[in-house]
Amino acid sequence: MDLMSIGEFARRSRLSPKALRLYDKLGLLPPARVDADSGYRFYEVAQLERARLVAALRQLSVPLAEVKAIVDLEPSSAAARIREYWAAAEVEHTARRELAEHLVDLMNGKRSVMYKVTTRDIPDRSLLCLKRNVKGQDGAWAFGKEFVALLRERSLPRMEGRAGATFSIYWGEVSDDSDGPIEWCRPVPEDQAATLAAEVPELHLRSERAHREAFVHLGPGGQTSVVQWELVSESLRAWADDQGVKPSQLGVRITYLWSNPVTETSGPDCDFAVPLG
Amino acid sequence: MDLMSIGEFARRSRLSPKALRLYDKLGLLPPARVDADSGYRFYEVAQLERARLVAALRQLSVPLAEVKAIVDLEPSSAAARIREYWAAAEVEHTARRELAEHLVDLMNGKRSVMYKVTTRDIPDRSLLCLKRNVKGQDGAWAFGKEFVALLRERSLPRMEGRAGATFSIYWGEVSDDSDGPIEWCRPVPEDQAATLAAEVPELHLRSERAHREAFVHLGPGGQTSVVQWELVSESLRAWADDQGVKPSQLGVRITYLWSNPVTETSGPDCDFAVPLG
DNA sequence: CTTGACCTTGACGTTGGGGCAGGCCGCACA
DNA sequence: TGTGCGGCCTGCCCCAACGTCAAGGTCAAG
Repeated sequence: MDLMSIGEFARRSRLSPKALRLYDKLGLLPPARVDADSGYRFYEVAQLERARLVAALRQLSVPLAEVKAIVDLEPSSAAARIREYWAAAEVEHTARRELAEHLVDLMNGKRSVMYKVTTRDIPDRSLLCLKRNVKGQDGAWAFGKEFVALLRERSLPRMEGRAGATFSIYWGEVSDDSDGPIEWCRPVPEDQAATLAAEVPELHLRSERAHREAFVHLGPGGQTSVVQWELVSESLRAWADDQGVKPSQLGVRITYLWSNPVTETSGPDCDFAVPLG
Repeated sequence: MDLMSIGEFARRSRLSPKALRLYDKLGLLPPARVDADSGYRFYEVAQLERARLVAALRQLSVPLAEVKAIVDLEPSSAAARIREYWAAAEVEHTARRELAEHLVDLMNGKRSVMYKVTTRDIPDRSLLCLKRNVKGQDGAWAFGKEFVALLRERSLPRMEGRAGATFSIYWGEVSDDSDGPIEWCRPVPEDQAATLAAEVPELHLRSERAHREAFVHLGPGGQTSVVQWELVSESLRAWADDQGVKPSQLGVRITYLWSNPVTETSGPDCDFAVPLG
C-alpha cells in the first residue's frame, strides 16, 4: 500500500513537514493513515498529486482558505478559479508597475506628469442627482449601477458629449471604513429640468454654476485600482503646484462616457476631474 | 509652524495612525514634536513628502527594513534601489505567470508539455571539476562565478560547442537549509587532460562515461527562478512517464553556453539536463 | 462641567509557517 | 540487552505589518 513517512512525503512534494502538519490540521491534506498510538502520519503516493497542486498554488500566494476551495473543485472549475485569481494578480501587478516607474522617475527628478492634465469649462447646468453614503469601492460601483439602471428605466433624454455625461462626485473619502458620501449626477437640458424632476421623484434636482475643471482622461482602459487613483491625484497635485492654482481637495469627480461603445473587457471611457476655484 | 495631529497627518499621507505609530517606534518617520506629558505626536507639513514615499513603497510591498534604507538614501540611489527591487518583482511575477498558465492548462486536461524535452548523446570525456557544499541558490551562483573566474585565469583550452560547455551538477538539493553538494565541471580534450590537471591543482580530473541525457533548452532568457525549475522538472518527469524511461533523480545538470554573446540583461544560454539510465 | 472627538499605551489576533525543547519510536550495531 | 541516532510527535514562542479592541488621558466646544 505504498505508505511513506511525513519526511519522505515532504521531500517528494516539496512541502515542509511543518507545512504538512498544518495542512493536516486544516483538513487540507490529511494523511492516508495516522498511527493511533505514535501519532505518526503516513501518506500514499497518490496523495502527491494533490500535495503538488497545493504547493504550486502556494507559490502563487493563494491563501490556504482558497487553496482548500480550489483543490476540492473538479478540475475545470478549479482551472477557472485559478485563472480568475491570476487575472486579479495581473491587474494588481500592472498597477504596481506603474507606481514603481512613477517613483523611479520622481526620484530621478524627472517629475514626470504621468497623466496629462487639461482644463475645461463647464457651463451652468441642471443636474438630476442621487447622493448616498456607501462603503468601499465596491459599494460605489453598486450604487453607480443602480443609478444608471434608474436612468435607463425612465429613459431620460440624453445630452450629447462630455457635458452630458453621467458622473459621480466623491464628497468624502470612500474606503472600507469611511463612507463618502457619493453623489451620482446626470446633466439634463435646462428647459426640461423641472418636468423631468417631477417625473422622477427619486432624484434630486439641483443646478451647478459654470466653473472650470482640471481633469485627467483615463480612456476606456481606465482600470479603477486604488494605486492608479493615487497616481492620478498626484498628477493633479503636481500640475496644480506648477500652475499655482489650488484645486478644491473635496468633490473629486469621475465622469463616464458610456456613449462610446463599451465592451465587456474595456469598461467605459472615463476621466477624473477636480473643480478649480 | 504648521503642526498637525496624527489623525490629520494620517489622512493626508494615506497612512493609518497605527502605522504611523509603528514607523515612529522604528525611527522611520518620527514626528516633528512629541508632547512630553500627553505623549501626543505632532507632524509638520514638510514630513508629508517622506510619508507619501513610505506609503508608496509599502504599496509595492517593500519591507519596512528596506523602506528605511531607501528613504535615507539620496534620490538617485533610492531610484536605483527601487528599480532593482522592482526588477526582482518582475522576474518573480513572470515566473509565477508561467506557473499559473501551466496549472490552468494542466487542470483543463491539456497536459501541456511546457518545455520541449529532447535527448542527446554525450561521448566519453574528461572533466576538470570542483565540488563543494554551498547553501542556497545565491551560494551556487557565487561558486559558479568563482569557478569560471578560475578557468579564465588559467586560460584553459576551450572545447567547441555543446559538448565543451561548462556545466554544474546538483548532487543534492540546494536550498537555504540543505547544501548540495554542487560540482562545477569543464570538459577538456582527452589528450591534454593529464597535463592540464597538473597545471591546475585546485581542480580534480575525472572522466565520465558516454551516456544519454534528456534535456530542456532554456535559451538565453533562462531566468533561474525556483518556480521555473519546478516547471522544468515537471516537464522532464512527464516526458519520462510518457517514454517509460526513468531518469536518475539525482545529478541534475545545468549547462551554460557562454560562447554565445552574453549581454548584461540576457544571461548565458543554458539548458537543464538529466542523465538517463 | 460635561460631552464627544481624538489621542495614548498595551495586549491580542492575523497568515503561513520557522525554530526549538522535550519526549516517543524504531532500527542498527555491539 | 543496552545504546546511540535519526526521525517523528506535540506544544510553545517568534516573524512582519499592521488591525482591533480596551482602558484611560487630553482637548476644545457648548
